[in-house]
Amino acid sequence: MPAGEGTDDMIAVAGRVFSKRDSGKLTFLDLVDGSAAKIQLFCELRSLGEEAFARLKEWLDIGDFIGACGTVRRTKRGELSICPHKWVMLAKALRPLPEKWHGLSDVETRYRQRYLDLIANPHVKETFVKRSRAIAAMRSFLNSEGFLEVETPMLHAIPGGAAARPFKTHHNALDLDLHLRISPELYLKRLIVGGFERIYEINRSFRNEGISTRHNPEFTMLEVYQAYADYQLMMDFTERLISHVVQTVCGLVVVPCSQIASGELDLTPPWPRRTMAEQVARFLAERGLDYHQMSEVELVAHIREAGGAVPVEITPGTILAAIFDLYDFTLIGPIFITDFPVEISPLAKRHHMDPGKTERFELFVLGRELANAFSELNDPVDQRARFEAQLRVRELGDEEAHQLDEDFLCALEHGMPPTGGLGIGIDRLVMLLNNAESIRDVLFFPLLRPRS
RNA sequence: GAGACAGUAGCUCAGUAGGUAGAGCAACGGACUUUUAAUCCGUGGGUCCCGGGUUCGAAUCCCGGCUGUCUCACCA
Repeated sequence: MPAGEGTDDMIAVAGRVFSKRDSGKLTFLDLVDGSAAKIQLFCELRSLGEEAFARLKEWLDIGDFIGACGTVRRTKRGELSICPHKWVMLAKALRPLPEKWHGLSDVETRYRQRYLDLIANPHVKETFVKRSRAIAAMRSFLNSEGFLEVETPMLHAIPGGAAARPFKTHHNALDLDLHLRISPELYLKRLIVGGFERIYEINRSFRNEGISTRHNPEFTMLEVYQAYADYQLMMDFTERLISHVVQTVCGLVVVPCSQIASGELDLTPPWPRRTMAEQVARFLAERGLDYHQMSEVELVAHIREAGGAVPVEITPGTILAAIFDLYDFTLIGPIFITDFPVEISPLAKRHHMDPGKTERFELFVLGRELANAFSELNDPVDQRARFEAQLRVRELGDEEAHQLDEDFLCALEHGMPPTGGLGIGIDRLVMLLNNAESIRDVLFFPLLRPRS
């Protein structure tokens, strides 16, 4: 349609008024709808009539939702517009929108009043669209591989499946102390015992700990369990799952990343696999030290000098893990770190070649742990012993050590097939997809102290 | 829990020798039938985060508190 011309077809539109340019007997409005598409309304006295035009000038504010019905016209400047013959107020805005040019940048307001952030900052909406698409891609991938989505309790009498402090709550009718779950793991394994062979759950877990750019007290996790699989197979699976999600959401397996010099992060599989002992030896070699020549005393001294936490129980395994924890944040990855010590992996099966290690891996990307997986421990006798070892650590003062779950042991005693299990932090994965440096940027409503 | 930084109009921000609190957008009144950060003329708008202190006088200096961000600690 050439500039300055129009048609006689009547069209109806609705949306929020984002801008008003008043020019006497002619007013231009920008109307925006959920698709973020903008349509200009060319409101002239001639088409609207005296009364409707006067009401428009009298009542209309930026932020109002209106409906309009009129003909299509292209203005002299070439903007495709609706020339309304009627308009109606659909919802009045009593408070003004954030300023249109600079938008809303106050971080606290952006989090507390996310709706304003979404209105004022279009890229924020895009972040959450990507989040939704990532989870949809994940579900579609899992479903196509024969996995069944399940839901397990979030209220646990004994919080288990992870090393963390829980939130406490109480059920009145049963007069029962309960905890918000710290992980769905032990319930999902009960379902494996019950005969489901491929299951997953995507939902919230809760951990009563500090808040940071990587931690929110409630966070979303994917947990996947596959009977007759082991951690090697779960590593392959993790590569396929994550690269599928990244490819689907971003169109590429190379994502923009401001945290690394090249500006982009390549997630093309396969990803390197390295045992924790190999990685620790590398970390120490980079500092001119030889892991294999160092005594236990020297290693502990190194942890202390580097400002790390010395484990409450000193063993080769806990020392190894403590040194790894000193430097794991430097792993850009993606990289799989495998074969974790048995002492810090109470739910993982012992390594078939080395009983001091477990068949476990974690995936590191940008210094953050993105996934944690293992061949599940399905030996009820060993599992009991591991729980008892955790109780000892707990008595030594480790509040986060696992608790003994007799009901879960009972399930294992009925027989659980060999199983591979995998957990992926969805929020952290979504951070990766959005080049977000804080978990708060991928949560609609991150936890903040309430305004009094 | 510790440290650093920040908080001024609805929004984005200025504002030091310590001396009556400012701009743009938004709002309100007016002009304008081709604007799109419209333009032009005019008006109103403040618990300068809160509470103390120093001072003749505090947005500004000092102390305490609140909230947030970052870093660390805790934490996968």
